[in-house]
Amino acid sequence: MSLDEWKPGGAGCAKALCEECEVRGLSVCGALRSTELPALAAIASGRRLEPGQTLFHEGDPAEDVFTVTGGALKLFKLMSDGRRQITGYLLPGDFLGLAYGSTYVFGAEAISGTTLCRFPRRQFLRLLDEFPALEHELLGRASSELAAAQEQMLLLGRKTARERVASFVLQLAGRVGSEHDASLALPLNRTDIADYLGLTIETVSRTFTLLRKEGLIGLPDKQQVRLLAREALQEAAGI
Amino acid sequence: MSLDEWKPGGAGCAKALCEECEVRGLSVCGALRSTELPALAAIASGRRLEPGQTLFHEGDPAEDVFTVTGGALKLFKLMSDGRRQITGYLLPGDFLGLAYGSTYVFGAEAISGTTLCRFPRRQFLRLLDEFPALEHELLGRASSELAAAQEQMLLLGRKTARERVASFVLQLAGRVGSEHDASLALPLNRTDIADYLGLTIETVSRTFTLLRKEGLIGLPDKQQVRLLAREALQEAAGI
DNA sequence: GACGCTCATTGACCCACGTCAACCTCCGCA
DNA sequence: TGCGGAGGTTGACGTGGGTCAATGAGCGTC
Repeated sequence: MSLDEWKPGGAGCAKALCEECEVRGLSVCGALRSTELPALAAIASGRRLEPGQTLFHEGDPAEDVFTVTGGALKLFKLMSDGRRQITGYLLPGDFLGLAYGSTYVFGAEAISGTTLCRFPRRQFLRLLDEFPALEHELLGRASSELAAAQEQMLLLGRKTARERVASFVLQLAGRVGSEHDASLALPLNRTDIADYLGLTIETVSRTFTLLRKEGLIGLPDKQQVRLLAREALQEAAGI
Repeated sequence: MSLDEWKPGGAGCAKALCEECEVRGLSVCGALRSTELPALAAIASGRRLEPGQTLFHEGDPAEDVFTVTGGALKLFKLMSDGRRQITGYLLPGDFLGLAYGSTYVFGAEAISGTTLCRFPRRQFLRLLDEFPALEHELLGRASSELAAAQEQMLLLGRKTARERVASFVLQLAGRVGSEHDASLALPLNRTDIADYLGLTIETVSRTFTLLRKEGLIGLPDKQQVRLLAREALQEAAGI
């Protein structure tokens, strides 16, 4: 990933110096007042990633932090024999790259076409000193990520396949904010869902089919789910 | 848990107004200069928990944050049918209670006799505004907790029983800082280890025995492990 | 419009780990 | 010195989900 792929005002970021960025309200940048935004815009650059493209690998030096402005990313850890655990996925407004030491402790890869806003880590950290509201916002996000991580540990350590898939659908609905009975776009394909839920692709497929046959979900196509019975799904998720 | 069980300068905290606290260097409080400590001491109170005693339940209003000054605590999530996932354990110097919303998202229970220093959450948050270094320290801790959580997700989602137990022993050695070939005190009993690793108590027991027969660990007694072959154990942990 | 590719589904079989149960060890207590 | 309870170990067996393999559905392309 060469530096010059990132352009100030490039795809995904720094539109009119952050002022007009459409995900500002969703992102950490929303913690800053308009008068403070130029300081952020000054160190921002944007980029687009194509589906499947890698943003960074686990172990790469952690030189940048990012805000997702469009699309979706998955975060994952790999074992040497290829086993993979997806530890999370990011949607527009999400922040990426907290000071996990000097190297990234997971890899990040675009799922769909994705636009990002990049900030050099050192300069971003300096901004945290200048704007405590930004650091406060980050701490809040880190806390809720931790809560989500613990929920995921419960899922991975103790839930059955049916409970995992039901939980996943409900979590997704909560994240993208579904209206009643609306279809949800699945940000992950079956392989990724399997690696996120600690299952195999076959088990994910079988379990989707099971929940469909039980009438809890609809599967209009491979990339969509429909919540048909939220209560029953919550029951199935193991509450 | 009634308020008056917590005493300013009581067991576990606020010794000589934090100045002489023996875990200060290990804890978030170490981020403050001596001149700033009194502000912290002013809102601190201490308490001792007996083994098995509950600090708070999942769902309780999150009114306090804590520093562990002695002993050990486990954090866990429960399902309605009793299945349990231990999401972490805390040792002296660890911080507990980040702003996970208005209620605790996990339960916390003393493993051994445990001493804690308590800070009312609202007042503690006010201190964060006053001392950015404290907030910065918390963000750093939250980041490394997140990294640990992701490692645990990989363990729970993708590792075999043997890999999980080997990983656990190595992680423990890293946490308590073992000398070569020294015995480690296990902070968790078999039931807790099982709930931490997403296994059953029988599988944990069998796997300890397996690793012992393979010569990777020694088991001098039920509460200790000895690393006999660190390299081989790392291999077994799945790297 | 048929070929080839990717992704998903489905079926048959297998195995790592869970379940159930017996037993052992340690320790406090009488 | 024996009893009882808690925690741990071990064995026999069962099963949820993994593995392997075939098939299907969608889609780009020549």
